[in-house]
Amino acid sequence: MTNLFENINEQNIRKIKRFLRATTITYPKGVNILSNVNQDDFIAIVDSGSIQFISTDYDGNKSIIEDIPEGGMFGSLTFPINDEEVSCIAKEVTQITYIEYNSITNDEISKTDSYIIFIKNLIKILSDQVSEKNSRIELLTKKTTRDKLLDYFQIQAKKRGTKTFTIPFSYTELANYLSVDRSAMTREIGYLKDDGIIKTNGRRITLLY
Amino acid sequence: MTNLFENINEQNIRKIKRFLRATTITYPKGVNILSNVNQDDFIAIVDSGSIQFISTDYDGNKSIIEDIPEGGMFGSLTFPINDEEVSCIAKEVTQITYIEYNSITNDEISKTDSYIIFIKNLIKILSDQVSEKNSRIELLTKKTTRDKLLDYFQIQAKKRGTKTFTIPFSYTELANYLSVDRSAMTREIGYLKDDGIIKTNGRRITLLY
DNA sequence: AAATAAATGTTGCATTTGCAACATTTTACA
DNA sequence: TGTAAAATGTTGCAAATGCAACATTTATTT
Repeated sequence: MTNLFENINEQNIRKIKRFLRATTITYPKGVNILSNVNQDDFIAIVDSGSIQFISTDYDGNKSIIEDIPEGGMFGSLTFPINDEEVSCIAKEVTQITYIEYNSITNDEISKTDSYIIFIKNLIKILSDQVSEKNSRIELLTKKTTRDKLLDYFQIQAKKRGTKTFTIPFSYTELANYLSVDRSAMTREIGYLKDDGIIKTNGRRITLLY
Repeated sequence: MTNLFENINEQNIRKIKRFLRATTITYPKGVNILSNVNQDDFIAIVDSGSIQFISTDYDGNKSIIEDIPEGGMFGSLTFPINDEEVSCIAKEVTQITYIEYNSITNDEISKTDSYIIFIKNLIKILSDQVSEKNSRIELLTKKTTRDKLLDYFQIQAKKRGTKTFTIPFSYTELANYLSVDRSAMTREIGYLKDDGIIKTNGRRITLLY
C-alpha cells in the first residue's frame, strides 16, 4: 500500500504539512471520528491505529463500507460525511492528520519537487481505492453466496500466487464484506467442502481445483 | 461532473497533452477498447461517445461495473485491465485520449500553473469516483430488493430535492445496477405500489411518504 | 484463572429470489 | 413505414437465503 508521504524526507513532510494547514488529532477507541469535523473539504491520513466506515440503516442493520488501516487515507470528497447513515469509528486509539483540500493549489508549495511526489502518491492511493472498490462491486454483484465465496477465494489465490492461503478477515467480517448472512455463509462453506471444491483449517483455505 | 481539463485554456491543454504523450484513438460502436492497449499505466479521457465496463463470469452472467459518459475518465490503475472477466465496450462511436501515467511527474511541465489545475481536477474526479462507488457499495450491501429500491429512490429524491423524479436508467439497467433479477425487481416495484409506498408512471417515480 | 465477550458452527423454517417462459409495448433502424 | 430488436410486464416454481435460536469454541479483560 502506498503511503501519502512515501519517498519524501521528514523535513519536506513537515513543510508540506505546514503549507496544507495540517492538524493532528488523537481519538480514543470506539469514538465516532466524524462528529467534530469542520465544514471545509479535507484529506485525512491515519498516522496510527485504524478506523472503520459503517453504514447503519433504519432497521439497525450494519454493514462495513471500508476499513482503513494505519497509513491509509480518506477524505470528505470520498465519503458522504454528513450522511446520517454513515459513521466512522476508531477501532483502537487512533491518530489522524487532516489537511485542507483547498490548499492543494497553494502556490507557495505547489511547484516544489517533493510536492509533486506527494501529489503523485495521492493520485496513486485514490486510484488504488477505486480499483479496490471495483473489485468489491464485482464480488457484490454475484448472484449466489457460492459465487461470491469462490470469486473471493480465487482473487486471494491469484494475489498470493498459491492455492492455499489464510483469509485476512474473521469469518464474521468476511460475511459482512460479501454482504451475506454469516450462518448461511458457514453453511455454504460446508457445501463447498462436501463437494470437494475447497478444504479449510480455521481461516486457512485450500482450493482443490 | 468535473472535466479533466476544466479551467484550462486550449493552448495549455495542448501543451499538457503533448508533455504527457497523449494519443487519441476513435473506436466504432461495440468494440472492446481494452484489447489493444499497451503495457504502460495510462489515464484515459472519453472525448466523445461513452463506454461501459462489463464483468462476465464463467456462467456468462454479465454485470455492469461502470458506465463512463462523455467527459469521463478511467485508468489502468483503477480497473484490472488484464482481468479476463472484465471488458470495456464502446456503446457508440467513441473517441478516447490516452495519457501516460508515468509522465505525471515530468519536470518540464509539472511546475506550471495550468498543470496544477489539471492535477487538482484529476484528484477531484478520482475522489468523486470513490464516492460514487461507496454509494453503490452501500446499496449493494442491502439485503432485500425492496431495501435496495427504497434506498436508491431516496438517494435520487435527496439529490434532486423532490419526491418525484425520473430515474436516469432503463429498468433493465437499474436491475443491473442493483444486481437483482429484472423480473423480480418489477414484481417488487409492484408490491411497493400495492403497499402505497410509491407511485410510478413509466420511469417517473413518486415517493408517497 | 475466572468471567465475559466475541467468534464460529448448526439447523428448521418462512421468505425472498432467480429463473424460465411467456405476452405486450416501445424503440431503433434499414 | 414496416420490421426487427430491446424493454417491460406477468407468473409458477424450485432454490437460495435470511433469520432465529441455539451450542461450542476461542479471545479478551479484569
